[in-house]
Amino acid sequence: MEKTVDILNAKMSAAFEKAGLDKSYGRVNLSNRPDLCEYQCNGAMALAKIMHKKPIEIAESVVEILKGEPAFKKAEAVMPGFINLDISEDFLAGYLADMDSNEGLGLEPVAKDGEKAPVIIVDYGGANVAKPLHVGHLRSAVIGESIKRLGARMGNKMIGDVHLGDWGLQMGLIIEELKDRDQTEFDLSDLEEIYPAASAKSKEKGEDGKLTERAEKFKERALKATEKLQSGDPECTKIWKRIMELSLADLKKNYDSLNVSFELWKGESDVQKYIPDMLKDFEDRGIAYESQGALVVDIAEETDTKELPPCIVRKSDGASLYATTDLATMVERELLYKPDAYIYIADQRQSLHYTSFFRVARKAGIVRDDESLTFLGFGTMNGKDGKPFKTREGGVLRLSALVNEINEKVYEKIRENRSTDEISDEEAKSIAETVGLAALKYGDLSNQASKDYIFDIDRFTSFEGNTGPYILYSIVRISSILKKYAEGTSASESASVPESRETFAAGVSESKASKALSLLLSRYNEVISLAWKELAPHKICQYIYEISDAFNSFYHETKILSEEDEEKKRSYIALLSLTRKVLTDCIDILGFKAPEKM
RNA sequence: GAGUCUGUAGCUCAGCUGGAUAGAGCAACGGCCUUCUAAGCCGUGGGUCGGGGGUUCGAAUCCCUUCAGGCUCGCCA
Repeated sequence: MEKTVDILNAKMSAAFEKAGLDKSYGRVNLSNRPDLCEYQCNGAMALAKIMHKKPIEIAESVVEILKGEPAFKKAEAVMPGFINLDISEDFLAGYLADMDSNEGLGLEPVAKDGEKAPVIIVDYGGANVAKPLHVGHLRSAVIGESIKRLGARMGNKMIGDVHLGDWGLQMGLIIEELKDRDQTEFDLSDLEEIYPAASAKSKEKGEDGKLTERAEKFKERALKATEKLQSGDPECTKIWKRIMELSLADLKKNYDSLNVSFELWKGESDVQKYIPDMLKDFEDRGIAYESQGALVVDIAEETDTKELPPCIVRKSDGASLYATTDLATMVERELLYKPDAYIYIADQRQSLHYTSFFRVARKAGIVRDDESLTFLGFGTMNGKDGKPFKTREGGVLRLSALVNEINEKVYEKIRENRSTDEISDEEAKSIAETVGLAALKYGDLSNQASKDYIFDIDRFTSFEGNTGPYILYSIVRISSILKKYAEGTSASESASVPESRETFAAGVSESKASKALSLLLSRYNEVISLAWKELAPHKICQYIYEISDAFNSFYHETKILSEEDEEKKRSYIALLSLTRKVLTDCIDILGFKAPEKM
């Protein structure tokens, strides 16, 4: 379906043209003065400058032409030259009816009928094997999942890849630690203890601040073990496989609890085989050259505001590094999936790495010129003190611990509000998980991804105001009404007949609150498209907050089930049903769900 | 030092492709539950949009400058 704002634009542009004006000035925007009008056009003022005419006269001439246009209830010219618009209830009711009967709520997919859906790879997660997920992994998972779902909703074929760190030093550390302990068998809980111990051992520092001799030696052995693993040593590979098996199962469980999933569980180890040929090719074609013993690619461009260092693709000791693996991964993805675009989601601080790696990929022709490479960098998650989030003891907080803490607080809150008669203990725990996840994700996603944000558990779990639980609460209230309505209606009556313009009409024009809600619902298409274009889930959060707010106002001033006029009642129900559809669709994009009751 | 991002109410954040009186939430204060979930609704107070210039009929928004803070700056990921 065409976006409402585009429909209005077209009508306004036509009116400008008819008035003998440049139609490109007939652009309609959402009003910034909702007390005066719903939509506005400011083109007359810009045009007045060029035409040396009074803006109000231009506006008036356009308004004259708009008279009789059924989409507008009001079109008026006001000083100094604004054109203020209100949409007609009839138009709005028709639009909502179309949305309601449209399977995708009228969202315009990126690919037209018959066209192939673009294939987009989303690289997020960034989990490391054998290391537990910690809060640093939260944003990538939450934002990435939401971007992936948003893209899919827009009709793209999205492929999410967790891109595991499964080939690094941590493997060598574990292998050597196992040797020291003379241990061959181990399970997950062993692993959870072994890695931190080994890591600490390799970083042990003496009083002079330098690594102790013991640490040096241990690290050296670990490096050697890593090297052995990478060259296919059977003993090391056996241990590696066992680590992978245990760790992957655990990671999947953790991501599951966040409602985050990946199409691909590929890792650095999967792409090692592409590296030698890729680097040889770089050298043969003169793209890469040796510098201080390392193999590098120049990436500087004339337009740079700052001199960029070359990108190192092979260390002087012959080993590969971050950029190498990322490039090789891209080689494999081109081979296997032929994507049209890539989106990488990682900490903002890695932006330099991504610009440099993207440039190498382009320079080497790993990707086609028309493939887009996007880096979505997110800011740091800070504690209430504005400093990076830590446990009270100052350590790294495990993601699972954070999730548990939130669920616990939500559970307490449920108990404060609902007795055991209303909600059983088992049920309360399950609701707490659903609501807790919404609190966590909404808290993160409602901020602009690129900015740092303050993660305040107390605020997110306080459940007042602009929070995930507030959104869920609104949905639950609607569900409760719809359920009661269905119970009071016979099966034949409630059989889903597509709602018509007439059905919506009464609800839309009922009150200011219902009109406001209807206007918001009609913007669904526009908001989702914009959020995708800008990769901005926070715009969806803002949108559903406004909808929830509008719904709650409507709810308070309108008796729905006790309405005696059956036609009106049906109209309210249609409006609520559509509201729920839109809200549910949006939170699904954000990556969480609403419970039945709360 | 260079690059880059940020600075909006006491706190947490929107708004930034220029428009009318800068918006929310929290916190504070005052109302609203025998009626569809009060995790809610309605209302009050609270701001030289870091400072200073400029462009414009019009600037939180664009340009310049300055202050403060974060982050990054070839062999970690």
